[in-house]
Amino acid sequence: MVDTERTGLFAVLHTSGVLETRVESKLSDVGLSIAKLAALHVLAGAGESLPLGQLAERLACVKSNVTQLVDRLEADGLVSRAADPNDRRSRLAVLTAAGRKAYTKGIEIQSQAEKELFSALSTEESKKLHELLAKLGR
Amino acid sequence: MVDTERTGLFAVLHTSGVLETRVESKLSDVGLSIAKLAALHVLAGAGESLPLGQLAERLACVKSNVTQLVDRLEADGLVSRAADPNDRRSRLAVLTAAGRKAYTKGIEIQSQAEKELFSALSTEESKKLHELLAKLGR
DNA sequence: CAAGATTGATTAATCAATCTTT
DNA sequence: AAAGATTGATTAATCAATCTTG
Repeated sequence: MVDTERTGLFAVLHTSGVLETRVESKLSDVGLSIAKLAALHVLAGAGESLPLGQLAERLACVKSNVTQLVDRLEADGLVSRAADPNDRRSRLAVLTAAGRKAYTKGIEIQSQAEKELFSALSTEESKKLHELLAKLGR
Repeated sequence: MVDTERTGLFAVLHTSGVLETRVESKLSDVGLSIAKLAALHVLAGAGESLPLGQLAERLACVKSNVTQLVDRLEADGLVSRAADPNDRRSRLAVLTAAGRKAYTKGIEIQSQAEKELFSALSTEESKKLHELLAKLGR
């Protein structure tokens, strides 16, 4: 990272990359990633289980991505797949006990990291940033 | 993308993803990606050629990533590898004529897209955003 | 041995094609 | 045929290990 003068687009992309790398690095201490934590977060917030399609929708990504993400979470023992009683085409992603524990730890790490990162900005500035980003991304 | 209320960290990550997707989509019309355009940009700004290691440094990424990026650019005919006369361990990435042309087209698309995207913000707001991001990413 | 580049493995995302069930 | 999920291919990034040259 040599460049310090970046125009609009690359300023956003670059800062995002920096934050992502830092949070990712802390989460890796407990075997998590941002992608995995986000999936656990959605499941925890949906009462422990969801069909993969709905998980994809709430993660704002494509279904095939969720298939593979759940593969990895299942390999980690944090999520398991179960049959959907209502529709036999559908498979449920279910949070395991280990998954709940990992989620608690992960959320703690993430919010701590976020707090540290955003301590560079005042409350005012954070609000302003949020507002500008919302305007830009809509 | 259902969520509309995102806290600091995810606001940045999400907006970045949205911008990236939109620019990526336009660049794909001419067979380019942000990663490829960035590499062509560095090469064009360095007088057409650079050792792969230095390319990696200026792209702020790991060397093995550049090896594969240059593989793809070479397959596209936009860059070619050449021997470094000074050091036989080193390989130069050299911009081809097609690479120069693609770069010109790509930069045009990218700056047009950037202009459109950032038309959502006033000059003042863009400046403020840039300032806040710089503070956050240091 | 260290420096430069490559290879192989893994994570993450996409798209297109496929398979099963409705 | 359409919906839900999976598979296989590709892009992009990382890390660890390796090979070549200094």
